Amino acid sequence: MARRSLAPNRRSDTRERILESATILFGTRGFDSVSLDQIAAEVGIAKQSLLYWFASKDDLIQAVLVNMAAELTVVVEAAIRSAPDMPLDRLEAVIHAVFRPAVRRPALLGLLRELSRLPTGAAEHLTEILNPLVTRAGMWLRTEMQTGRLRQGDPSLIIALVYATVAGIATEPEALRVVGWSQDVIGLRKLRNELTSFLRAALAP
Amino acid sequence: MARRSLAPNRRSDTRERILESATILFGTRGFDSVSLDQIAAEVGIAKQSLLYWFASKDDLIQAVLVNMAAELTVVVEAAIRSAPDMPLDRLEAVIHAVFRPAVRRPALLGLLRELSRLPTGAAEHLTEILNPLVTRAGMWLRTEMQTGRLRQGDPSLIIALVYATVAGIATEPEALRVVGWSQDVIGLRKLRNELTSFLRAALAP
DNA sequence: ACGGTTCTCTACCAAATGGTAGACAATCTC
DNA sequence: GAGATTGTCTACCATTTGGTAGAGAACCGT
Repeated sequence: MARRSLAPNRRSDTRERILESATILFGTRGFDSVSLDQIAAEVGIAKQSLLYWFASKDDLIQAVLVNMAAELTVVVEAAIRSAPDMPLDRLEAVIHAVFRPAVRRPALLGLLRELSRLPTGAAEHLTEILNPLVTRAGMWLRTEMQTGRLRQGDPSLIIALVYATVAGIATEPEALRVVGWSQDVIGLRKLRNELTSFLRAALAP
Repeated sequence: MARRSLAPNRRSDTRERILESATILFGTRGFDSVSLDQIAAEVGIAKQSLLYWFASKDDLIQAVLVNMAAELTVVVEAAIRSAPDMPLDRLEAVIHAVFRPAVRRPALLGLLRELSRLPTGAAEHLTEILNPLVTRAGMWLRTEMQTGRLRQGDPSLIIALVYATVAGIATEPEALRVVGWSQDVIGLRKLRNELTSFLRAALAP
């Protein structure tokens, strides 16, 4: 039985490997549809090794979610900081930054979608993490609307709409397949361009 | 043991009741997260009675999906037929028609989202059912773009984007909760209005 | 050298899950 | 009224699932 090569000990990256595999599997298939055995098999360890790092499945789910939220926050904030001042250009910069990882790795946004499946209250922690980002975005939208650089509207609902559009398009390859989209480099660029002009048009004053 | 009241026999509506409960549960929680026992309990029958009407869980899933596709097609086509000729007004009419049932009963669109979770090929049947609707919409968009009554763009991707926006907003109450949306009548109308102006702006020439 | 810590494993377990076998009652057909 | 049909049920079953108990190997500090 092929031993896990050598040196089981000290400074193992097992935890990270588990988190990565769990993110992909949970994000694409859903929490309940993925068993600990499957994750362990994907990582190449025994389930009990997994349970050594995460005391329970719920623990693992929480860790994956926190991880995802942090990662997403970092990407978005970096994109915002280095983006031009005009709101529509800034939006485009964020989409550029988020889009490739999002489409190539639908798990990230897929996890966000999975939140609605969690038992009530289990996502509390997450919303706390993401709230600063959301409220900042809301304030930003409001001022840009006042200065007339964005179409008028309810900032909160606009955020929800933009999120729904981006997340939906990134996490539902099936829907794109139905309309005959091809998941290659050209298709990806075309999709991104279409998405940005769609959102630009939707938000332009 | 409280008998199921009386008359177990002849012209039972059990099948319909199962389909209804299964639609709601599958659509909101996902196929794998809902057991046959849960559905049976919801309907108020034994699991084996359920398996009398649907030979297996896969059978039930297929039936639920076909049902949903048919229902959705009917609603959309009726809305289109009775809608005004201007494309943006027509879009608004369709949204009006779909929106209330969609938000009050996220299961319908949730099922559509679930398609991407099904094993490859299991959704083939479904895409066949929905394809006529999609291709008709594509042709319509194309001509309206040519006559200049809609913004130029790739019709297929526009369809995907509109779908992603509507489905996303209807199936993710959690995301709306994060931005502080209230799920009452007023909130519902506000959301619908915001959605229509969002899409109007996104598609206007 | 050696006791404690870290990490991974094998061996189980109780509960839940999808599904089978078949009894039994109400109804329909003749 | 007799027999077939229809619909619901109880009793099981094999598998999968999340999780526990505890052994044992590699490494650490002393």
